[in-house]
Amino acid sequence: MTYLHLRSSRGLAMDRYEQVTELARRRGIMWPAFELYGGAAGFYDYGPLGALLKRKIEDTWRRFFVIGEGFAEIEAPTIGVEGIFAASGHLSGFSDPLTECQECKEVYRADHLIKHIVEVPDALSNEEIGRIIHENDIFCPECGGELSEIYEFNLMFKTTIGPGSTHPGYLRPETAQGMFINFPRLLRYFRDALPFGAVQIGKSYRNEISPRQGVIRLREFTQAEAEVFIDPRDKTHPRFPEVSDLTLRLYSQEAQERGVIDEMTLEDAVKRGIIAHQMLAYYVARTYQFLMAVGVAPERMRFRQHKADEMAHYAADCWDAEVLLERLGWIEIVGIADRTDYDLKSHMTHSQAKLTVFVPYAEPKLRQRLVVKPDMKALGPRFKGKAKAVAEALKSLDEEGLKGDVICVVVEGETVTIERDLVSFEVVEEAIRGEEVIPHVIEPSFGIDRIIYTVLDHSYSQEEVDGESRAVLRFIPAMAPLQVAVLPLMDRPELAQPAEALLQAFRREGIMAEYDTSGSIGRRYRRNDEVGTPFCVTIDYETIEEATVTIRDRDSMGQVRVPKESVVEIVSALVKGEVEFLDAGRPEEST
RNA sequence: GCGCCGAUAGUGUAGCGGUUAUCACUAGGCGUUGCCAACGCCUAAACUCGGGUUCGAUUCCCGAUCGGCGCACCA
Repeated sequence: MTYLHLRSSRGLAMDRYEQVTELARRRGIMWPAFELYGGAAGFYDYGPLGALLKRKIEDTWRRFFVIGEGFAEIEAPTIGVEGIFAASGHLSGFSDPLTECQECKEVYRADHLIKHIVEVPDALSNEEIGRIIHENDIFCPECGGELSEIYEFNLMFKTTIGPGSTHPGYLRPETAQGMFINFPRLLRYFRDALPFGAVQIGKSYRNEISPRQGVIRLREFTQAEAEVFIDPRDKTHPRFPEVSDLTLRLYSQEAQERGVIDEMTLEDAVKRGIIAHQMLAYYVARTYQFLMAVGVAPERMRFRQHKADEMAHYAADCWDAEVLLERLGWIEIVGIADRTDYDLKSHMTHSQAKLTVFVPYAEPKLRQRLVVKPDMKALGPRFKGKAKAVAEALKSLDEEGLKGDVICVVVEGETVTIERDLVSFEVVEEAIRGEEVIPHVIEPSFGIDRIIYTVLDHSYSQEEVDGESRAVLRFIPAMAPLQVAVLPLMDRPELAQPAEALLQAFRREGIMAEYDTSGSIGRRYRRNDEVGTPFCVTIDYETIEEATVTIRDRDSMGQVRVPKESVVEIVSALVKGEVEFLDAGRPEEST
């Protein structure tokens, strides 16, 4: 361990980011992938403790959104066919037209270079952009050199499905589309009624131009996304009262102009129109509660509203959960957006499928309707091929047009006259029971890897104890990769044997326990502090004499003595937070 | 992608055109040890990769890879 000389290669003291990543690498939480073969930027492995931590965070997310909200978790393929991404906009919108200076090799977004000439460069083909650059004598802004042909850089990884190249596939850049394209199936599953939600936790892929900052910007990463399908006319949430008096740090568009983060209740935020509606505010609240539950520090967290120009054009409102990291500043870890009906509409036009819900009215609406019945027995033989068009023309007439002795309609440019008695009509009263609507979608979207880093960063502390430095990951006990370490005071058979038996007892209860006999007891406590194990159970000679063990608390370093036969139960309660540490047993003086 | 800087045991580092590659911590073993990184002995463990210059390269040069910073990018 290296806590005594935490210095970087330049001789400067390590900053928090370096300390955390160094610890994570050294103790098996996460490390750069493919090290044996030189590595590849933007890919990370989760090690033994990291994988445990990740699973716990994902399971907590499930507890909030799958169990707590009743959303359905699905699992869709990570490779998608072209059609999906044509509809989602990733095929065109996710790729950037680039051009390179022939002289100084600087690379530019070609569409950015002509922003001042064309209103909407997005709509242009690469050839058109190239032509505009030529015609307007645009050269490299840096050195004035000639610019290259325009080429596409698409952020999606491309592959082929099956042999040959006729069927391209793409690694999904977000999990969201899996929910959108399964909308009809999900709607059936939820018995044809709004609102409902579907979620996915899984890998997404983006071929980033330059991934940086460890796990913050990856080429392969884990998302947890919920798509909540709601009735567009009702954006209230029945459970909003549960969260309405929660006070949050909100950084609205207007607050950003002032540069001050506001603190207010969600009730106020919705009332004052700062958050667009209850639906959005409700998921902002649940997001906050989730982030707290996994160990993000509330004082280093805020919700920032997208500015008008950064919001996707279809989004009605969008709030990011951001966290403060010493080295990196405010980083987005969750986005909560009202995506309106954009995605479903787009998939509707691209796939021709009907992605609407029939929403019944509370009361059927009564409506007078004119029903026109042309006498097809007569009209058929008379107009032959044109008969159908004639009938259609008749049906589109209003009551006025159907009066008089003869009825005139214009069909295919000629006026046709029909005798009055060949057309009957009546006004009927009919009940409209509801209507087809395209649901709006509220999307809370979580970047799991960023959340994991944040939990590490916010949990990490380094402190002085008796002149020695102590590194601690203060995980919320239930989130810690290891819940308890079982430690014989010394490595002697009479202590090791009962300790091993206790280890098995913890394991039988499904508690992640570690066993360690090496070195002094103090060293083992510190080793467990470093990976955030919240409790250590120590077997000593009193265990043999009076069947008690001590439990040592990571955060206070205090100890309590408890009966051996109830220690599994007590630790389990401590981990769940059901018992305060000092109430768990008889406090011991530490010597 | 561009520019600048860097890369030596698990971690942090020292150093050099020819060394047995330094030191500390860590890890493993033995002994000791009655509760917060004790001690003694022992052990294991590194010059990122590919070219070039040279009698000889971990060291110098070029390139690649990875990392940091700045620019660009971040739907």
